[in-house]
Amino acid sequence: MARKAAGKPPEEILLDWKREQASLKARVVDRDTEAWQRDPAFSGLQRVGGVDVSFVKDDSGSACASLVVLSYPELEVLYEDCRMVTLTAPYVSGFLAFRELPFLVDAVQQLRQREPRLMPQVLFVDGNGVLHHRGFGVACHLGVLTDLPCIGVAKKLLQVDGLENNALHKEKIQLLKAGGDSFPLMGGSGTVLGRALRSHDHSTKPLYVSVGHKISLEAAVRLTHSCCKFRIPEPVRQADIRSRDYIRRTQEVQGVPAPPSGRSKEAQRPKACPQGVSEEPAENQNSEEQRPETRML
DNA sequence: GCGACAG
DNA sequence: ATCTTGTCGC
Repeated sequence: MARKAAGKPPEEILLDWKREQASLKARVVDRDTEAWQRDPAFSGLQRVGGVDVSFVKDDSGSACASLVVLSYPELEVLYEDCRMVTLTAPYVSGFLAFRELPFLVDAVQQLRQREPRLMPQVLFVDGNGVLHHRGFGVACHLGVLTDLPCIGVAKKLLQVDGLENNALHKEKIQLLKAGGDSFPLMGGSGTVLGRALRSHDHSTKPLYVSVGHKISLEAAVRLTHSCCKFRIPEPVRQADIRSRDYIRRTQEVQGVPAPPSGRSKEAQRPKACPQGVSEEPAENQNSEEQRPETRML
């Protein structure tokens, strides 16, 4: 029904993408720009957002993009937007943004237009920020295109610029004893690209936090820890849970036998939700043509 | 041929 | 990302 995004892009496309990244990279602000970011208790921070994209098992072209907004510090879901999308680009390490970002940018723009009061003051992104092959990961990309503070949170270390998940690295992880403990990730050039963070007391595997846009690494790490009820920061975790649940419900409606779901009780209803799941695809789902490239001026 | 490989 | 059951612990 929706096949695309297969194979690896031609070298010419990759060069275009690299030029795009190099160009937008100049706009990244890797320091605190908001008052709440320097406040010890983050007072003034009221809404944190999270984005994620989940995939349909046997269809490399279909996915669900989600944007959620949570209250801070309560971390209760205030807004949820899940939408089925058709992926154009394949996954290529180092170019994640060109696969997932167009839909997330659209979601942010829709929120900005329809519910500006719910706009998050910071966005947690599933993936890296400046901890990237060319210093411009998906979190930076989303930050620059939306002008929102963004934090990159990766579940695995991207082995770039000399960083390696080797014995020494694992030793450092062993030294992280309590939630909030972290150590710097130094690139070959001597620059700190991010920090490995033990997100809470009962989590052994660290998170790799890096600056996306308009926030310092120190504030990003501190806020990430502050948003972790479990290993994954609640905004991203909720976006993940809800996008996967949306796919599951969509599959059911279309007659696909329900897989032995372990849990889906986590998704309670938010105060605001653009649309629900209906068998009839929303009429205006494609009213706006899909952009092949990620732009927004 | 071998190792790497965010999601 | 997704494929997957039980299991150990609070």
